[in-house]
Amino acid sequence: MNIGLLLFIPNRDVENRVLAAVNAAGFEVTQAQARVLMRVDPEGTRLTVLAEAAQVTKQTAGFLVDQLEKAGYVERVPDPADGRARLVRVTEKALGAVPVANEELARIEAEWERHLGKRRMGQLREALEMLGEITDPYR
Amino acid sequence: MNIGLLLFIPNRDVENRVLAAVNAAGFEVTQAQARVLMRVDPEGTRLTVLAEAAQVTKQTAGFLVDQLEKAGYVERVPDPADGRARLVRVTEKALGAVPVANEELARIEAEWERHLGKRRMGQLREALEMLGEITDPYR
DNA sequence: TACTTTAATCAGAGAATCTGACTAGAACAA
DNA sequence: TTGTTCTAGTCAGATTCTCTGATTAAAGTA
Repeated sequence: MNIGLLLFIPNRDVENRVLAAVNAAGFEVTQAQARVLMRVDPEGTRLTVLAEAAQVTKQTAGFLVDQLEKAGYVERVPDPADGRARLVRVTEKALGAVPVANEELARIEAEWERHLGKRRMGQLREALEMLGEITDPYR
Repeated sequence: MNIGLLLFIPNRDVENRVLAAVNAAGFEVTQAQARVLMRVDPEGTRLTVLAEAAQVTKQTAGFLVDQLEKAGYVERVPDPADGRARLVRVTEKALGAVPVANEELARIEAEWERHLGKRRMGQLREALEMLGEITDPYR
């Protein structure tokens, strides 16, 4: 079985479950919106940075931020350091989703550790972190 | 760093590279088309099965198969076992893409093994295969 | 100051996806 | 055998996500 598919299957499972948990808690965001929202820094993040981190064009990021803004999950404030730029910031409303997502993630990790055993789970994480060094375009 | 993102990053790398290699070899397919094409069995596969395997609706799978058919990568033949159904089969033309994809996959795996070492690469594969047991909805 | 680059947006289009409704054939129960 | 129900696939229509290209305004630079 090819390594791409092996990575894809559990990844899809995590995405589906976390999104379902967040939606079930009353936060109506889509997967694409969540991918952007997830990358907004507590201090606020520029659109260009969000676009890079989420691997989409600025236009796409802008489109998704528009929707998140309309739904009240983020706000745009002027960037004091640069008159052209604006900082995207998460609102109080969106902060409520963070613990929901984290709890589901913790639940998934616990299930996986139960299935794999503590040792193999540690090896998995270690290997993935090392892979990030050569496959993550953002560092 | 959350486990979903850790899985996502190398997965995206594999998908991008394999698709780029296939495209560079002259096979003009999109990522979505490739995900369906990849799941067509040598004997032929029903649309409904493809849809399930690729995790999309029948309509979406049909739409993608239409495109693949127009481009000459698959054909639809009647299913002798069921008058309602048709079997989607890959054509000669599409078969040429298989070794291209496999070569790129082998290249990626070799690079990863060089970075992780043989032992850790083996552990990664083992852990992912075990995860498939609990996260793959198709078995 | 004039030129170049950068951050963001506007306009328009294409790709992928969905929900709902429908047709034809298969399976099954009476 | 005949009617009912289920299944495979398609049609129609809409939404969501994504892109390319052009534009505006502010920053940086020679």
